[in-house]
Parts: sequence; structure tokens; C-alpha cells
Amino acid sequence: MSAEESATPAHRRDAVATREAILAAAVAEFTENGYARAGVRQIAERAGVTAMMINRYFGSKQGLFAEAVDRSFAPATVVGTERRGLTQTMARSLAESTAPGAERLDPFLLMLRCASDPAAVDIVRRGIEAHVGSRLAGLIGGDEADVRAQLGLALAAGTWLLRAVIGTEALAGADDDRLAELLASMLEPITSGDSR
Amino acid sequence: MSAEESATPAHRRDAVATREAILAAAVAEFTENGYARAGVRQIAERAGVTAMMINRYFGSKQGLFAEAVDRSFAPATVVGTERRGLTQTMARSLAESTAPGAERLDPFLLMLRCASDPAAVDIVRRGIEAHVGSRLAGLIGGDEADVRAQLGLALAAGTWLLRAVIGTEALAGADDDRLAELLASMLEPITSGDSR
DNA sequence: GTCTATAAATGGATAGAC
DNA sequence: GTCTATCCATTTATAGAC
Repeated sequence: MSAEESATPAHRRDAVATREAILAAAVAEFTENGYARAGVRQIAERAGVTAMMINRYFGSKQGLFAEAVDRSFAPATVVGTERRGLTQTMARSLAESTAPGAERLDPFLLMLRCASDPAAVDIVRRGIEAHVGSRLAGLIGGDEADVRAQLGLALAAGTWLLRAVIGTEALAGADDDRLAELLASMLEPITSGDSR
Repeated sequence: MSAEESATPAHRRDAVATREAILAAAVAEFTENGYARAGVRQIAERAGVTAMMINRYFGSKQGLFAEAVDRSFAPATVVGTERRGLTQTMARSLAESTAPGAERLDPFLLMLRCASDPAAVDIVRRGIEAHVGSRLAGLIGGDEADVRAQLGLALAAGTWLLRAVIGTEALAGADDDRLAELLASMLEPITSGDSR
């Protein structure tokens, strides 16, 4: 809306807007198709630019992926911010987000679909440990917080995999409420005090 | 060792032996590199034949994959065959097989690394439900056996993912014994009687 | 700042000789 | 039964015009 608009005749656009559009498109494409199958052409098209812009703004596909991962993992998802009722919150949130008809733009999906690429795993690991991992560990507390947090994430990731990605009949057709109960009972031992 | 040996001069070999070699190589390659990154050329080289043979014996890469999945999932792995001590057995087996220095030719790895390819997920789902899924459900028993079994597999898959594939520091460096204890406490609710 | 055109490599699958 | 040679599609990344 500024005077910039007419600085150059045709396809002139803001640099940060383009960068942002590419990044948003990248998160979506990587989440939906994984690292290998997400093409720079498709990402660019989704962002309304040409494939070339990706290298201009992010250096390479891998560079773009690194920023996309950070963007995807930064917001607080499955793991909330409240210590109270952590188990129930996680279980319910997990059951609802992995349900057959749900949204599907989740960091867990991005992680699962990109785990097969060596170039992506290092980046993903840093993203997990820096964001959702340390956040969950902080909520759990205690000296075993890190391991317990990672096991909680493991259950979440596995549930995403089998229910939302693979789509096994038993999990896809399961009732969300009952599933949340079962998930909560599995999370209980690692979220509450020690279980020696 | 038969008279077949000298029927043709040079590269004459048994058809079933070649087929078997390709299949074994395919399981290894798909497990190590995933569906997308496993090339027919590499699989062929590993089997000691040319890439062309794969199409001859299995029609296509996807056809080969289907048989490789069946081959990988058929043997009884993490889930044993004994009902007694199921929880402890699973937990210990899982902790040991996902340890940093371990073998790494597991159906769970194959599943994880191929889950990003749509052409592979249907095949993988059938493999799970037909083999390890129904086997575990049979051991658990009860009317909720299927869902409970899938949740057990979810925890196993997630542990494989975070510990062996992604390699988060907390899980990679965790003590196997303590990890087995924690895993057992998470598996307990779904392997034993109801948890309503 | 964005485009078109192309480079350079790699993928799966096929034809035809031996 | 196995090979060599090739086709055709697709990929990321780059060069240079506007």
C-alpha cells in the first residue's frame, strides 16, 4: 500500500513479503510431502514466484528446509504451556489432532515425513531439542526430565505415524475419547513422579 | 552344484537364487535409505546383478518394495510369541535394539524411512496389520486388543524414530536398563487389563 | 526483484544382443 | 538368464536478460 507499489511497473514486490511467502509455502510442502518429494518448483509455485527465488533467498533447498523446520517447531503445539493437567492435555490434543478428518499441518508430520533424509535429520534434531523437547522437559521437571520428555514425544510421533500417516484401521477408526484415555494412561508414568 | 552349472558358459545363475539375492538386497536398501532414496541401481549392485533384473523379476520398484516389506515384517521381532512377561520383553527388546551401536535392520526402520512415500504407505499398512499388528493384538487379547496393540507399536515406532533415526541426545545417551523400565511403565496400561 | 532458459546430474524403465 | 546401451522424465542449481 506504500509508494513502493509503483516503483517498478509489473511484478515488483516486497522482498520480505516474498521471503515470507516462500517460507510459509515451504512449511506446507515439506509437511505434506516430506523433504525428498517436496520440489523447489512446487514450493515456488505455491508462493507465487519462480523456483529461482528459493536459491536467491535461502541459498539452497536445504537452507530453506532449516528455516522451515524452525518456523514449524517454534509455536507451542501438542505440549501446552501449563504444568497443571499436562497428561490429559497432551493426550486429548494428540487424539484430536491425529483424527482422520483433522487439519494436518503439524511439526510431527514434518518430522515423520523428513526423517528418511540424512540431510534433514540433523536439522530436525536441533529443532526438536531446541523447541518442543526442552519445553516438555521443562514442564515435566526432575532429573530425568529430558529422557521422559523424549519418550512422550516418541509416543506422540508414533501415534501420528500409525494413525495419521500409515492409517491403520484400528487407530483410524478408534474413538477419540477412548484413545485419549489410553494415551493418558501411557503418558502418566513419565509425566508424574518417578516410576522405579 | 548340479549339472546346471556348466549349461551356459559365463554368467549363468539360478533364477530363484537371483530373485532371492535381489529381495535380500532390497530389504537392506529400503531399510537403510527409505523408499525414495533406495535406487534400483544400488539394489541391483548389492545383489550382484544389473538394474534391469529388478524389473524382470518384480515388474517395478514398487513391486519389489511390496515383497520386501512382506519379507521384513514376517519374522517375529520386538513382539515375541510368549504371552508371559510381554511388557518386560517388549520394553527390553526395544531398548536394546534401538541402542546407538546396535544392528539396525528392523521392520520399524523400514516403516519409518518409507512412510513419506504415498506409494509405500499402503503396502506398509498391510504389512503391519497382517504381521506384527495382529501378532501383538493376539498376545494382548480382549475386545480392545487391536487399538492397544497399535498404541504399543506407536510407542515402539516413535522410540525407533527419536532414538535411532533422529538420535536426540537424551535418548541416544540414555541407559538401556533405565530406558527399558520407563518403556515398560508406559506399555503396562495397554498390555494388562483395562485402564478405564 | 523477478523472469526465461539451460546446465548437469539422477531417477526408473525398456529394447535388443548374446 | 543376463548384459549393454538408451529413452524419457524430473531434479536442483545457475547464467544472463529485463
